[in-house]
Amino acid sequence: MLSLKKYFTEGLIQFTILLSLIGVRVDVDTYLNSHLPPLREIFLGQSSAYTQTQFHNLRNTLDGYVIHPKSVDLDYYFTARRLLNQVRALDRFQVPTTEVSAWLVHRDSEGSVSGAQPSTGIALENGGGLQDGTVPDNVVRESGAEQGFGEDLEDLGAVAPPMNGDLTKEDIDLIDILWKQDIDLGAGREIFDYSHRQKENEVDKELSNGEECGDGWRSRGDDIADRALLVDGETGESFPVQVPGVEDQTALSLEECLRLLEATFPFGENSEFPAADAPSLTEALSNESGPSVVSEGLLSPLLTEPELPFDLEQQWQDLMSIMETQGMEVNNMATAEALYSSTSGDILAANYSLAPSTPINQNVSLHQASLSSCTQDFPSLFSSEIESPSASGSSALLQLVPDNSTGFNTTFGSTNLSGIFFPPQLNSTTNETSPPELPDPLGGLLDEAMLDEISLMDLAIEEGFNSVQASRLEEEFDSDSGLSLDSSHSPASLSSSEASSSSTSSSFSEEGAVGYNSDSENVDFEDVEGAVGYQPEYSKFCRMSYQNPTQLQYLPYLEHVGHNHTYNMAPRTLDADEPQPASLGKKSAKDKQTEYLDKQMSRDEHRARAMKIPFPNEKIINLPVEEFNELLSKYQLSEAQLSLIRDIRRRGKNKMAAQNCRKRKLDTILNLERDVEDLQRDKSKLLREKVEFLRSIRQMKQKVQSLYQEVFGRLRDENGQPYSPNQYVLQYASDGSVILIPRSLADQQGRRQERKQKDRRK
DNA sequence: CTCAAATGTCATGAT
DNA sequence: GAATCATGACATTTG
Repeated sequence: MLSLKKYFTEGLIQFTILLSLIGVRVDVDTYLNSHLPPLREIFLGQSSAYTQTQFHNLRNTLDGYVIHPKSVDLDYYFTARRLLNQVRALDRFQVPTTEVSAWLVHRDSEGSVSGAQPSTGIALENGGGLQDGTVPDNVVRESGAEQGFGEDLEDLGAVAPPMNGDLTKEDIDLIDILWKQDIDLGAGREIFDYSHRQKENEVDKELSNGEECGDGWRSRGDDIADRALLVDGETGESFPVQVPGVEDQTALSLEECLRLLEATFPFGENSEFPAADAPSLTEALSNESGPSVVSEGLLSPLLTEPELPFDLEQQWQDLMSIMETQGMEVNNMATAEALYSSTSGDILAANYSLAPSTPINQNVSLHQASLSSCTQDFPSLFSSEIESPSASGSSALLQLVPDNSTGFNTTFGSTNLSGIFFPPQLNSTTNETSPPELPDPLGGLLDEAMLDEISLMDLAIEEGFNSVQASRLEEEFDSDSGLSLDSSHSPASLSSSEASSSSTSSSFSEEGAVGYNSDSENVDFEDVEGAVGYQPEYSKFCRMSYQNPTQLQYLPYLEHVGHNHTYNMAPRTLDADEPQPASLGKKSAKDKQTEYLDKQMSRDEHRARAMKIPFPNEKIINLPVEEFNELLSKYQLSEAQLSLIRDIRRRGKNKMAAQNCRKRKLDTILNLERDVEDLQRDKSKLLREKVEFLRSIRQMKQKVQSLYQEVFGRLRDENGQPYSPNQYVLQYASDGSVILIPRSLADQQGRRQERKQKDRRK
């Protein structure tokens, strides 16, 4: 248990950081009655820390202990810390999964707060770009909305541990001491960490360019997790945000901290602050309106250009707008917990361990939750399209949509341009399901396609896709839901593990989703031996083929070799008839050899020897009929001997026949297995092609939609007023021209077409 | 000793 | 019709 004093000290530091985060530029010195050196320097220093939080700082406090800021070992500690930071910066991609989870929780909370449920009819009134909250991949970075929210969260998350009451003189003295310690080092943290931050910035820039969304995820996680820490402006030392409800953390609440903040700095009176009518932080947090929409402020592109000077006012407005519109329906504590749930004690507890591989159950669950929301959010494939046109000219589009409409559903008629691109069966469910709302003609299509994809997924999972491959397939769908259709990688694979994602990708794309042994292996066996299959069967086959006397019987020099294991009569008799001189002197050895050979002899050989058959069983069995008869005619044999010889020949031939038969049977089985593999490979290939087709279809849908909206939005009636998408719809005429017809008429036509299609099917 | 796989044997039908 | 082969069924051996 750390001392309360330490908490308080940290709280002060966090408090100052909070001030810097929200852009306070108040002359604190006056407030502090000139007890302290200008705190603004501290703030500004912290502000630089705010510009770009550094991932490795997250781990700085994950070492399992926190050095007290007043420790005499601080100097050594900071030096070691700096070096350690550099080392750790090397593995910045080994992001603890908790960070990803943190982002996910954040996303969920957003979803719950915003009420933006994944559905085909995502309300447009939420504002363009809102839907990206349901698509946690590449969309996030591109829209910048998530980023904005993340920063807002960050702002909130950087709130210092709340403190009861105003600053006392002791507090001020503490600040003074800390400040002097910082001054003693003589340099700001930027100097130490500049290279790190530069790397970080580069990575972030790359991410903001919409490259790897998976990295985007991580980076987001980093951001969030990072910003859950308060960073010493000079040392880079991170302090965990003191979150209420977390054990061993400060008990001061966010609300209290905010109150303190307000009490300390009356925002409304500061010229650098937003308008005076802006609600206070506490008011905003305690504002109890139901789950509502995330405001534009929340969605405003706060995508950080870390090097740029902050638009503090803008950020403040964003923060305020969030608080205004977000409408936390719980009390401040609960709100804070909801906001911080991912970045609070869980992360701290999880990540303070130095072992990143330590399994954290909560991480897994959170991750799963995010995935599910991701995969279940197929409609977001469609909804995300909203962003593409709206990114540039969203206003015009949004004008088309009444406030209470169901978004795009209102902008398309029943029979529409989509029919040009898509087979009628896909369009069959387009309308009639929701006639009053003038459904989105493409929505049905998409639903169909989504169902198709889902069924595809099920099929894939059922029939040989392993879960990873299936998830990858899922990712392909999901990744398409974003704006950048081709450059995205789902965070799912990346968040799981680098190795798995890479391996699965190769296995899926190159070998197909076949759950068998690697094809190359089988092919190799096939090529070499002509027998397909996995190792055990192959060994069987080898054994049989090598034993097969038929393959050796006409090779005299191999005769003995070929029959040593099965038909030892010939060598045995030869040995008996022509005893080798070398073995004469050693009777024991010879006896052993004889016993051994006796054991090696088959029953027929034993019988033949007992009946004193004058020629080897091998000859009896393998000689052609004519030669065999000749051989028999040379000897005067009893009836019993002749019968035995015939039986031996019969059994011997049948034995070989049985061996051949079994070999053939095995070959047949293996060939069938290979055929199955081939078919499965073909199937997976077709599945991949299908996915590709679906992707291209989706792209075309998006294009059609945007074109439709563009055209429709430009149409004006006689009075120069735009046509209402509720009443009119664009439709292709039979001659190929595009006409504007009343929606009711289009609905009728759509029904007729459906009937026709149903009749055709019947 | 038990068991499963491998192998051998027989009966039967086909060639 | 004999010889041979193929194969299912059963027996025996093997590991």
